[in-house]
Amino acid sequence: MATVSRALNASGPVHGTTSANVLAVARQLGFRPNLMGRNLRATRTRTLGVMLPTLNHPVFAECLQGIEAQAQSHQQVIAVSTTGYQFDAEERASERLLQQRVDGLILTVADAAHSSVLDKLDAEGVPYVLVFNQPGGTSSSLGARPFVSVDNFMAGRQMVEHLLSLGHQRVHMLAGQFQQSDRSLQRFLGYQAAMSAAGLPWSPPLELPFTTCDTRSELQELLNRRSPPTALFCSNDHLAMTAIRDLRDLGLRVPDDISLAGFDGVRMGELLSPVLTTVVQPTAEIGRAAVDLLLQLIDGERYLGPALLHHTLRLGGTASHRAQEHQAAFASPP
Amino acid sequence: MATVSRALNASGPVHGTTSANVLAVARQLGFRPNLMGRNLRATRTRTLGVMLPTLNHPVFAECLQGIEAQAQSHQQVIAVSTTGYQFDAEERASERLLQQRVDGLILTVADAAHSSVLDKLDAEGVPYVLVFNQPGGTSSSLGARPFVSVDNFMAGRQMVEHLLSLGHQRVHMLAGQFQQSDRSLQRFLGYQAAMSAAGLPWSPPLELPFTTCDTRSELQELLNRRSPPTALFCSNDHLAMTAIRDLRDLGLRVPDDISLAGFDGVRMGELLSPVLTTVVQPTAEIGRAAVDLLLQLIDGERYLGPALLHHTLRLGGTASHRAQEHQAAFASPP
DNA sequence: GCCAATGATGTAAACGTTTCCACAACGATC
DNA sequence: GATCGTTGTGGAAACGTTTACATCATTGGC
Repeated sequence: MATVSRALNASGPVHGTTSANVLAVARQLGFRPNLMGRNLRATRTRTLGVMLPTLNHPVFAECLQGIEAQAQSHQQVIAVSTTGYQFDAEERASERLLQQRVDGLILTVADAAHSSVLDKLDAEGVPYVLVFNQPGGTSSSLGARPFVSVDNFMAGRQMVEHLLSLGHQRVHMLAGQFQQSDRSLQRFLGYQAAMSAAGLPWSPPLELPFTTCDTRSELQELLNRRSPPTALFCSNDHLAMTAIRDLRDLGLRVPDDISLAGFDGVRMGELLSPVLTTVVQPTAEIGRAAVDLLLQLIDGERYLGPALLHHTLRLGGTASHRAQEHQAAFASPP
Repeated sequence: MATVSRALNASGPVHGTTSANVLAVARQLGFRPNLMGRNLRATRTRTLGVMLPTLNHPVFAECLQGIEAQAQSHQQVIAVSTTGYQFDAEERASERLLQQRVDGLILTVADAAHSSVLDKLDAEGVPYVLVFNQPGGTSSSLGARPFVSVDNFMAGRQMVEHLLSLGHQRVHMLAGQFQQSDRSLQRFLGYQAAMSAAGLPWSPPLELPFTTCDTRSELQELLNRRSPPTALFCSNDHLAMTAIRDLRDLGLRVPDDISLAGFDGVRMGELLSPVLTTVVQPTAEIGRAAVDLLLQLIDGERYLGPALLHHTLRLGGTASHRAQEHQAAFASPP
């Protein structure tokens, strides 16, 4: 047994002919090493657990694709579980992955600042890396939970600044529920900061759950207000695309009547016409970076702070200069 | 040890107080059963291997979501691997999953009729279920490789019949490469059948690789032909949405100047305006059905034939009655 | 009061690896 | 010619479970 093991893994001295024999017989018998035996003995699995809210959202799907590819290139296997944005599902899924003895976890939780799952992982010393979550905002020292994401605050702020530079003054925000998404909150804070810095009033966000697929009534209400927004900043692309459809349904042209920007940079946004104006996250790259960081942590390297990857603004066609007719209506002579 | 095992799993007679003690101590010590030990002993893993071309395509991502959810509800774990439509990656990925001793596989291969991976699985008696693949077309007896999909031939035929019913006579097809996708071929055969049945000539398909993100030159060529198509049938939604963008880029209006239909039914298509006309596959349902079928096969039940799930046509706005001006141009008085 | 059945518990083997250690053979060194 | 390191090989333990089997006490039937 020992010699066979050494021959198959080239992990020790084996005579040339013996080795050849072993390999030949192994091939002939269709021998396939049993990873459970190996892992049990090694008390490590070369398996990375991945826990994401859903795969229906292209952002997570593409991230998973990135994770899978990078894991593969490091001879790691992944075990996937989805949580549907639910706390109890997070609890169950993480427990299952730990029973599988994954070497570490890559995960997105609803709220990274208050997560019993993360508390458990911290307590048990299980290495993990958050993706998309940005616990404690930009201040990296606080809590020191490893994460890989873009700077959601900064990106949100820049996008709103872009809208302001197009002449918009009444910008509202459509956001995923903060309770389900800490990054949605960060993006809102960026919006707030941009508005304040420009000396403009900001409005409370329209918080919508992730299951939203119709925003007509909310938009209708928004547009009926005394001074309706001329631009909308949506905290994710799905919301943005839904809103575009619904606005058109309500008889408004985008961007002629109202401008709109999203966040995520999903592929499909580029196929819209006009192309969706949005913040592009390097989704797959986030996944790859998370794998690299996690493997470092598993190897016992010290955590040196989060990886904040670069976002880009896609200045598509859904956000344009403030509509003339609106401008005129409010810029009446004294 | 035996008593502890029995207490934790309630798998044998244990005294009430003993059991309570065991559970209490287990909780106190944070005991977590090691699945590798258990699986090694049991020679089964309650793990289903999943092998898909990519997760960047929403169809596969949503299917995986369905698989994951259904597996979860049957206390099964999934192990995921992507192949990027590449033969050698299929070989490697399947080998890795088999080393993990998955109880069965759910997979999509490039060509289910000629797949060395499937040959291997057949030879070794590993249960598997294909998703989306439709080996040997509709004839289910041939080869008898278990699969779950829609009837691609029928669906393709129906969609083309719909286009014909709108008055189109020159319908062309944009298709994913047949070598990479047997279902693309089935859909093309459906197109052929519909055209032939209507007594109309069919044209060879424009085969495009999955990586395609720009179809302008191909479309330009197509439109410059002597009698250009008035409608395009695309073998998948991504192709369809790309084509729509590119057609608009070339100055054509969809559907006013040219009609277009897709295949898949991805969510985003509904957010387009006009809404993408397409064949809707029950993607997540395919994943769930595959899990159910696979678990049956693992339990040793006899394979009773493929699950052909129902598709629906989404009669969106990208396919409309044949444009008047074109019609006029060719319906000149004698 | 004996026998069998039942219930609770413990012992040990098994799943498939890897690896520590021992052992043998062999040439090189002193 | 004894000693030493090197190379190749094999024995056996260990990883963490489950389970067949053994043991022992208790109970109920006769």
